[in-house]
Amino acid sequence: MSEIRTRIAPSPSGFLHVGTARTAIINWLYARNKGGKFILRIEDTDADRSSKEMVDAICESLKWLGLDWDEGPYFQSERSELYQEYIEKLLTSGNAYRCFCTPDELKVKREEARKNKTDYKYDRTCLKLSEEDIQKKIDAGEKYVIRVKVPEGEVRFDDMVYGKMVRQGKDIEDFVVCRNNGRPLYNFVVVIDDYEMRITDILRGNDHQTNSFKQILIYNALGLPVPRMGHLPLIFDERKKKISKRDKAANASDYANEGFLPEAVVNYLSMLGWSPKDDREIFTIDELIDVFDIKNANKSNAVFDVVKMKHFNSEHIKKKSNHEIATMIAPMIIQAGVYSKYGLETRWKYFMDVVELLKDRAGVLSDFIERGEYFFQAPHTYEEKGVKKQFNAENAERLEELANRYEKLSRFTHDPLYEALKEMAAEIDVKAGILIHPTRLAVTGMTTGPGLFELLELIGKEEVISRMRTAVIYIREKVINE
RNA sequence: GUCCCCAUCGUCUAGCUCGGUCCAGGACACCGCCCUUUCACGGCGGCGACGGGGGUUCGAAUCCCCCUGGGGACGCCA
Repeated sequence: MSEIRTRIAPSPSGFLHVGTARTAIINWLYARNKGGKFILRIEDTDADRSSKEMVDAICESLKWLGLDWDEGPYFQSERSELYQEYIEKLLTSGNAYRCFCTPDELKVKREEARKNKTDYKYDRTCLKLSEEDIQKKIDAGEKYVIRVKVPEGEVRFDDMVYGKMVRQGKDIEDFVVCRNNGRPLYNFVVVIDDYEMRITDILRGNDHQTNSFKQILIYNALGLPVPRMGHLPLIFDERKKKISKRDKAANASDYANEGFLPEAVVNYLSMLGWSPKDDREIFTIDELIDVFDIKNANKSNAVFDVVKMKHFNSEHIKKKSNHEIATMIAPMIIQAGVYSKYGLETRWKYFMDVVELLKDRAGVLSDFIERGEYFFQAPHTYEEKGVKKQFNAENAERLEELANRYEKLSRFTHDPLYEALKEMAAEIDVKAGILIHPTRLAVTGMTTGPGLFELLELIGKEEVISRMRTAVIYIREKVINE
């Protein structure tokens, strides 16, 4: 059996769309699972809507996801001569013909059909033209497009996902393969490229199903072998429509900034419209490659759920070592101005301990910063609901006293910290929690977080005591002002 | 209007190929309880689905038909 070759063929008219990303993932997994090749091809036949920036952005996103390609990127815009040859073949073999109808004329016909609630298909006006008519129009400089003459009879193929697919030729209109400016169109170019690039397996969204029939028509007309084709269910938004560019989740490139791990995104997206057919769902990339089988693709469309993707992300965060996470979040911390690069480098061990403490409760990487800023700086503010509850005159006294006791501790570690607090609580006859809550708020500015004594130990004696005393002053000022 | 596709918890899905083991399993979310200094994690439990109707059969989520619902495609876009 010859080598498996798959491809992803994004159009650079926008960022990497989540649907395209999923298609890329499936093609990549398929190729990697079978030891085949994965090829990147940029479909930029529509020059007006394509840009270099988008090409770069798409490549970056693909790389970020870890979807490395073996060949490419190939650019369709650079291959025009090639297409021209095949167009010529189509014409001379009588499988295509020139159409001189103008866009305006067609628009009128289309609108009329819609008004009458009737089916619209090109009426083959120009198929009826004689050789002389055609030559005359060409000589007169009339512009024309080239249409495939769709034969009657069935077009069929065996879809890798949906099984037997059939469509009647009479239901397919004579579609255009070449613009009146000579530039070939998508459905045609795809066929030529897939053939020239020896693509063996085409996996794409089922919004391409009808295109597949047209493309098979072209393969047949040119006498080219038809590759295997498979259509994947679409990814929907919460309104159950094909996810559009406007959706928040639409740009795969945003996931990185939002603190998602690429393997979590790949894992989650791979589970949309595909499943290993058992109860497992969290996979490493290698496991995914190993277990992937296109036979397990689903047929029905799937709704994208960012909440579940977060769950996948937190699971993958747990799989990472502290060092790996630290490396990933360091730039974010520096950029947010929470801590300096120098500080992070010189206190790397401390940084990793912080990661360890926060790891279990992080959904996205930015959680480490949002929920752990106080490990690097004293709190600038105190959570309001905690202030209301904890910051009163009585607790100021208690905090002051506890700070004094903590100052006398020779070992500022978990157990002595706990013991000292418990002891004081017993003396003033309150439960430990009564002291714990205001202390947490004073030191972290927050009402929730990791175990108090672990974080006190980590932040360290001097800083903890200073923060507690700062809070005491804050409370007293606040109380006076009330 | 035409053509194509799909149909299990709110969502992602297992089960459907080879009908009984399914008064339908898992996951996310949600709700309790436990653990506990908080939140979270973890553990335990709960809520929650075979769209409807006909067949076939001793027996259907599983097979067939119809209906309904949903989606996609009908561009000189990709």
